[in-house]
Amino acid sequence: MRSRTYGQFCGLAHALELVGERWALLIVRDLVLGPKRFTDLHRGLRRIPTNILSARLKELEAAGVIRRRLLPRPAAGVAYELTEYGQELEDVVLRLGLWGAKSLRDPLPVDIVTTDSLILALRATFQPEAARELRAGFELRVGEIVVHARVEHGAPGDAVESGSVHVAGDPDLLTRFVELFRIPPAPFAAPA
Amino acid sequence: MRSRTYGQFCGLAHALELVGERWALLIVRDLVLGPKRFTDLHRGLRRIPTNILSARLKELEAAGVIRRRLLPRPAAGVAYELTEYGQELEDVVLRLGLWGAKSLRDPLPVDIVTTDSLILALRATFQPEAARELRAGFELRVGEIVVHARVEHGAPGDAVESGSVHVAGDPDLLTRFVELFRIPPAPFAAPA
DNA sequence: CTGGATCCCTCACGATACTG
DNA sequence: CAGTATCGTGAGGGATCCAG
Repeated sequence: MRSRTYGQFCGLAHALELVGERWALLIVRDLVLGPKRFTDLHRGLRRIPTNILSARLKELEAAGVIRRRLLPRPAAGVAYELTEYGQELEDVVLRLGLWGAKSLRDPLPVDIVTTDSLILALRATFQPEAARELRAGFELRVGEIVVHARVEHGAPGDAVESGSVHVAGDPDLLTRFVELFRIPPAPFAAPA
Repeated sequence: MRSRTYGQFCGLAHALELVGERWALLIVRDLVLGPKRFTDLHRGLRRIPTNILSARLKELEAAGVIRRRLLPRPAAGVAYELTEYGQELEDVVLRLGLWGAKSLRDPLPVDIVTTDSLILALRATFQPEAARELRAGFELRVGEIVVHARVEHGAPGDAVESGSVHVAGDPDLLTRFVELFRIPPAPFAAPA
């Protein structure tokens, strides 16, 4: 079937055959935060055509990375969730996202920010050492999105709402926030 | 230029735009072990067409992941090497390779094993805790490839030669080897 | 011989429309 | 809501050719 193989007996090559196709890791990213319906996934990945999303879901299921689950009534329907094997990708997804974030420049007009990517970014940048002894709640607003981050016992949690743009707060807590969620500085200047 | 964008202001999406194209991470993998010429890369990735390799190298260079370097005489020519930013991918490459290795099944007839992938596999599976107090050398032979792994002060090193198939050694040391380089068991049975 | 560039073919991707 | 059908485009694949 798959003639588009790398032809290498190698863990990395095999991994790329499982989740290396276009859009695949972004689907995994959105499923890291929990099961989602087809339409939820499509909302989070606006630019993916539905046939491609459909194809990727089938491939990821065949690869043992995700699983289809029938939702119980009343919200009957289908949801997709990571298998245990798929969940093991979370670490790689966060690290790769962190690596990419180092060379992120200003957003293009077409770029959107999704709630899921924002929550994942908070998780990826969280600095547990800076969170010892701290109990606090932060509210992060980007465009329409509002994310609440609770920090407790050196671990972050998060919740979501919808709202509008707003910036306010105690400057000291902002400093604290910057310590808690930190992206190491980029070691080079990326070209345009 | 790049209309094939994910349209997300997100570290992961950006990372995938830099190194998510087909073959890109395999090129990075081979460069993790040091600078290589165009022909060396092509030898390690037999099934990549030269125009694709050429295109990927240009893209990775534009992305700030690799760098062209002119080789000094007498071996004049061009070599490609990871930038500092590119080197930061090593961890992700190893982890993703480890993840993929968990669902690796028997090699297809077309699959090849390269020296580089073997060395990377040893690095990825190395268990430092098991290596305390141990000083030893292992020789691993797969097909034509021979890899020497030295373990010293809880860290591995490696060297390479060429040879033929051979299996021999002290059984106790084999046990020790298995402890040192371990892939956690697969949590599921991957479909064909 | 290295280090690619060029040509051509095929198929996966992507846009859009449509259906159970 | 959850996809399938259709179709055009462009990237990947393979072979060949070319310059230093």
